[in-house]
Amino acid sequence: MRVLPDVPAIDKEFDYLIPTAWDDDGRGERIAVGSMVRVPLAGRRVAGWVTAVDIDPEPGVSLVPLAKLSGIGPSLEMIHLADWAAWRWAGRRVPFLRAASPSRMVAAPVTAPPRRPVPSGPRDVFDQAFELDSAVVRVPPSDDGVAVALAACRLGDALILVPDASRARRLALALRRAGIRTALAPDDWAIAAGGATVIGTRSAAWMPMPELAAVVVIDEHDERFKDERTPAWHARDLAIERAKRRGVPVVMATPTPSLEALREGKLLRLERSVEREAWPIVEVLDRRDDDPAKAGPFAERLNSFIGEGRVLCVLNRKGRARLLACAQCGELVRTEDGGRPMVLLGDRLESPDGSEHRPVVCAHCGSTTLKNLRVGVERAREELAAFVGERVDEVTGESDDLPTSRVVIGTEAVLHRVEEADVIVFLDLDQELLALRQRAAEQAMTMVARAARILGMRRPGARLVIQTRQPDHEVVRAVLRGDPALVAVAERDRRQSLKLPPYGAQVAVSGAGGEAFIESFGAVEGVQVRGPLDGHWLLRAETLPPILDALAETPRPAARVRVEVDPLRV
DNA sequence: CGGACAAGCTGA
DNA sequence: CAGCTTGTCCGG
Repeated sequence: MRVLPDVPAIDKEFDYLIPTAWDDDGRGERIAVGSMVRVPLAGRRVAGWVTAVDIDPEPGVSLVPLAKLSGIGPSLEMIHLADWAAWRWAGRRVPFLRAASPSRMVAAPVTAPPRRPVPSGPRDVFDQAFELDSAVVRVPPSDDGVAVALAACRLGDALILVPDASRARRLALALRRAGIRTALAPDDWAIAAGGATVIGTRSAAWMPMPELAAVVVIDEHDERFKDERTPAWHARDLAIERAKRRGVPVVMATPTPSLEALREGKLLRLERSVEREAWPIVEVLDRRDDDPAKAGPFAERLNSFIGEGRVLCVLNRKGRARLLACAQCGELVRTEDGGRPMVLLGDRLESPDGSEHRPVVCAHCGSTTLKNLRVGVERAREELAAFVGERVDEVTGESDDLPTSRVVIGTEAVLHRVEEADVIVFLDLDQELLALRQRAAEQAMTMVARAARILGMRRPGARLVIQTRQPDHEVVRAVLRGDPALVAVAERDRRQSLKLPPYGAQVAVSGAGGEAFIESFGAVEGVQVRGPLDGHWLLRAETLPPILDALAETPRPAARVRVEVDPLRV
């Protein structure tokens, strides 16, 4: 019996004997590849997964018996998928096998009742999509995903991934109403193991699916599909691999397809007029018209849009001020080490990483009068409340309460907290468009699409308002025309010429052990190593396999290393 | 990971 | 040189 212990740092298999007593009570027969067991290891008992049975033990080692049969675990198929994932995201197998295992021990699958046929209407674009190996369907921003999920279920048990848990619950409810046996990940592991349609967030990609017939990724562009912990794996890419290995179709549905998805599957669109009607009416307030010396966070024309209905204002900067200068000497307010601009939070100055604080004073001349060059949400809220003459609530990632005022201001978080609105204003879209990130345009586009989802289908009272100095930017034009392809095409050309993902490979290495790791990685044919920059290294190559093969061979130093394949924020 | 054991440091 | 910390190795 070969066992991989559930200890991430070990990543090595050990051989054990089946206790003789197990032959009589049936446990000997139940134990199989994927079984979850406890084994003695170096004087303690640890959990582990059976990875092979009927093993010829290596000569010279005396085997000890297993300690316990705990329950059923991932199938051989999922163990192989975990092996692949460990290579694809330069991680160890243990975290993936944990993801593929039930959270509480399961003795046996919950057996499925006979399957009932799923109701079908006229053949739609989704049915068409499932006839291909892989497809991307560009849907309206407000699409709820029920149609694509039902189309998948007509083929049999479907694996349906969504970016957030509340969406998963809603969709599961809709499918259960349609009479579909549905397992919600990760809790319904035992039901899934008996054969069911599975719905969930990224963890669902690892659920057991003995009768998998189709894979669906809803809002595939959403960055929440990527785990921010190490290993930083991507549920969409894992689901695609899983579908390929099983030979079942995968369909991705999103209003703003990523280049990764477009490279993977054929793009299917709705009729142009239908898609256009799905995007709200857009007003662009060109801030180049405003006097830069006097311009605050609000364009003059803004007041004609925020007089009635629910209004959300988005400003992706926390605090009162993100850029301050001394009113006396004009010097920028920076940290002691000289580099970074400090931020005004409450009544104190703070460095961007939070490590440095000081009272409001200019380090250069000692003046306490500072000028706010770029306001943050806190300050903008005060000005907005004065502007509209009523209470304005503020929402950031840290706020707990839901806002109740008619007019609300917040960072991007406001688009995740509020479900309905009549007007959504991007106070400074330029900040997103000009951000020094490879995916800035794509990320700005998905943020605006999120706003479009909240506003719903095109209706007279709803407005998406964009304040910008770049009215000709492809993101602004794409939203105006309700045509996300404008951004995709511009991004594709740019990334192809710069050989950025998905037309090139990137791996970020950081952490205390980063330097040692890079050193033992050494020089690899076709791989460039850049860095260190702020303790980060970046590996680049034309394709992933040479980097991934070399990473798999590189020994890990004792200190922690974070290896991120295809980082989203570079 | 965590126990075992070795090598280095401290204080009397 | 005991007693303790720190480092390195390895597990069936």
